[in-house]
Amino acid sequence: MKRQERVRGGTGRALRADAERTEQAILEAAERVLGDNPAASMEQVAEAAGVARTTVHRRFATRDALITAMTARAIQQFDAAVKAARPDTAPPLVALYQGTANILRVKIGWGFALSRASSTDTEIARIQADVLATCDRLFRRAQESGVLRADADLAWVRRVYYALIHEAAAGRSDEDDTDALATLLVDTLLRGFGADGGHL
Amino acid sequence: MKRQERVRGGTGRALRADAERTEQAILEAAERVLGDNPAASMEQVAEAAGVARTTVHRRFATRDALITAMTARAIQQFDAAVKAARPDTAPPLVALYQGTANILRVKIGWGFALSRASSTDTEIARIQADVLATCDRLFRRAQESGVLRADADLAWVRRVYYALIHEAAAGRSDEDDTDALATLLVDTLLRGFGADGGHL
DNA sequence: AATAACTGCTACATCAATGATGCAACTAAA
DNA sequence: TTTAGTTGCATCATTGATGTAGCAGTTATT
Repeated sequence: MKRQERVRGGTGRALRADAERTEQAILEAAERVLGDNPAASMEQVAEAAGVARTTVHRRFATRDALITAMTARAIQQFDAAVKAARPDTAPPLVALYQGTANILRVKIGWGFALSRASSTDTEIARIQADVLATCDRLFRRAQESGVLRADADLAWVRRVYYALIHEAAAGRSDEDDTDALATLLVDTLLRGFGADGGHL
Repeated sequence: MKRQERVRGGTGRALRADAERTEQAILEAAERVLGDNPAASMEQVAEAAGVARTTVHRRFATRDALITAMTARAIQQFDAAVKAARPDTAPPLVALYQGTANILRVKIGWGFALSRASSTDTEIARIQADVLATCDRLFRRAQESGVLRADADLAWVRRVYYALIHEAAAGRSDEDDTDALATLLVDTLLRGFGADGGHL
């Protein structure tokens, strides 16, 4: 234990500072390029990252490994975004607005990586399931506290919520006002677009 | 003009009856296979269609041609589904429910083909733009007649609507009750999930 | 029954993506 | 200033997808 070992989250051994920067650049470039065209080649990714193609392969043995690494990084940030909203303790409505804003930021930056649901990686699947469960708990609390109607099907609510997140993040303009977007999204989820006296 | 010429919508010359069936089988198989995995090979499509790979290439010279043909067929059905709801003449709310049910049926059957927005084909783009405009007109009428709130951003409404269609169709179980699903979808769009006295 | 169309099969050619290696030059870290 | 890690480049092997062509057998159409 004499030499300091920088621990890296499961991905592998310690890296030199410049290598770490390179890896970061590759992951971000991959998100941009693959987000635009999921069938893009490793070469295009490398070019966007400003490195040689072989360097990409040095860091990520296979294309799958690269995508898995992207997903891992993204899902961790996603998890953090959810937890930061205190979904189990804060008032449901507050947690919903706050969490949505946090999630949107992550989703805008890692849209492609997060769209890859099916992963062979156990750790990723674990976090994913965890986030899902947390989300469901929040919606249940929201329903019990009267924020959501009692007759709302929570499974459908969650699907609609995810769909709205996806759609909102798709119409991104980077530093668009995320908070305003989150407000719009949650308002849509809760009120819809119909006139109040419409057809009750 | 002595021999009868079966006219085919732009794709090419007249086909013999069995060839027509084969073409249909290929298109449907392609939808199933590519819907499950967009990167699937022509071979997998051929196998699913129950024909040899070369036969697929005989009908559709390139992969692009196949996908374009799928999109063309799908967008036409989509267009018909929209028009059948009389979006410009029926009461907005009626047209909305009816149109949604129609669209869902098409979207469930041609989910992949309809997700290919960017097409080089001019005719496809035309129909697509036409449907979009029709949809916007319907929403405008809905707003003017008080079905939608006056302060609703119609561009956002349309995006949400499409997102809901997409999501609802994704959780398909083929002959799930489409009408019930459409009702659920439109109710969601109009009312959301919040309790009525929530935060007005 | 005659004709023309269609299909499966086999074979071939091509091309792009992938992934691995070795080496010389460079750079962070001790 | 060593030392060890990192990168670009050039090279090569492999693989899988794509697309073409011809032939023999089958099937729709007349």
